[in-house]
Amino acid sequence: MTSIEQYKDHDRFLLAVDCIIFGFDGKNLKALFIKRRLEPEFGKWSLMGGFVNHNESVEQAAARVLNLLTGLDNIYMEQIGCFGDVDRDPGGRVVSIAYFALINIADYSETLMKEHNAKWFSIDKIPALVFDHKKMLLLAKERLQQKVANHPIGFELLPEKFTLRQLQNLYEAIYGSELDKRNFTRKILSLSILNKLEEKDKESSRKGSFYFVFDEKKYKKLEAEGVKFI
Amino acid sequence: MTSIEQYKDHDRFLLAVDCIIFGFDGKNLKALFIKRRLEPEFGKWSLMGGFVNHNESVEQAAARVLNLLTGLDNIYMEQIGCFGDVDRDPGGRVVSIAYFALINIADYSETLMKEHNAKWFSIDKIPALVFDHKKMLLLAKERLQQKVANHPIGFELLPEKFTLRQLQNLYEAIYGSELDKRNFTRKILSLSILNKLEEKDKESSRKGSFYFVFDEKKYKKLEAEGVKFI
DNA sequence: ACAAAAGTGTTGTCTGTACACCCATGC
DNA sequence: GCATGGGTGTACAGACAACACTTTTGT
Repeated sequence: MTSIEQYKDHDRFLLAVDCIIFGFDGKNLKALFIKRRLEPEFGKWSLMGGFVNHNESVEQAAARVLNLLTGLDNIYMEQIGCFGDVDRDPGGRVVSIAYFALINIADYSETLMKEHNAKWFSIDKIPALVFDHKKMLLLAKERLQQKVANHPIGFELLPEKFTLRQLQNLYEAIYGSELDKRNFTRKILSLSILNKLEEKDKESSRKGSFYFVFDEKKYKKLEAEGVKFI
Repeated sequence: MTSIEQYKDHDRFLLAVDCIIFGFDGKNLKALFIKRRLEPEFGKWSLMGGFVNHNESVEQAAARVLNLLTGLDNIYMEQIGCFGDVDRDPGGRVVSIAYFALINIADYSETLMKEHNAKWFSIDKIPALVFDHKKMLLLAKERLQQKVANHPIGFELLPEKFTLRQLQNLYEAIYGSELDKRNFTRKILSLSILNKLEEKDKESSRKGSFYFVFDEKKYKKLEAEGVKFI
């Protein structure tokens, strides 16, 4: 790909993508970090990232990077923004586009995780991070909170079937605050976007609690009207 | 600035910024476009944009571009996101960061506007735009609507002193829907972030209507609690 | 029988919304 | 005196928040 005359004279930049990968272990919201294997900041905790290539869109680059670490395709992913301070990376002028991603924490590839020295951290116990990655993480968390209040993306963090308690735990973890069980149940069921299964989860209690699944079709019908989840 | 060894091998990109500049004429929400003077798409309507230079941050580049067209400094500005499709610009691989900006429509420099062939368009009468600029505009409008519902940035679009009617017209223009005058007045005054002046605007009616000014100090006190404007 | 989590209703408060009339003034 | 926009209050409905006890079942 070459640029035409008028574009020739301008500066060119290294472009990176950095991914904030969120997961949920049933109790805490977690984010995935890797031990950096590049100078500068070798050995420090960092977001998973990579450089954008000429033959791919920025979004494709983010999807590629996500796949590289998790082995997963079709991950839910959302752009957070561009981080373009001159000195953000002491290794050179790199402009980075941050994305956040939501995965079912049970799905990632153990092998790949080990290969990359990756580790999950609870969202309130984040280690020191390189460059401006802390800023990216905080912005990602904010965006997640906003988004999850009006869109059914929380389900991306859960297994296919889940109990109402698990769903409530998830929202509590994302917002860092407790919710009333009765109010939560009433509200989420009133949306009619969950289907109750006959099957019960017997792990969490003697009585057992019913599994639910998210019904995308029912949701689509509501979507236009602007659903409030929380 | 040079990159260290590990960064060397990666592709480099032209980086642009594109600015959606919003204004308000008392009746309609407007956006500013220029007649493009570069190939490709010479002579078509386009957002004001420019290339990022090595010695400036992406944000600084946006501020520079905004100043170039309006003559203004310290413009309210917010990043919308990165547009990085491979073929978004037929002139070459250019990744663009879009920003929206809010200005008091009375403030811009006529001279600079003419120099750049710039023109205001009502938000519901937007001409065909080059590249993905329409997408940028739509996203900008959405973000503006979201932001203005919870943050006092609408005032950036108004003169220092304004009437409640003007403020209501602004919100109506941003949302493209009508509001009830009594409910609007009650709500906005209940926030106690406006100071009523003694002076009246006599332009719009025989009776005249009181001017108000936004009180940033009072707002700052509320901010933490999360204000809802609309 | 008991421990542990699941499941379920009611009430008061607040917020949002719908709606109509008098006021002040310049002409 | 009349036309024009400015300014103001009330009542109803829906949403939200607070709150505690019974059910099931494995041990």
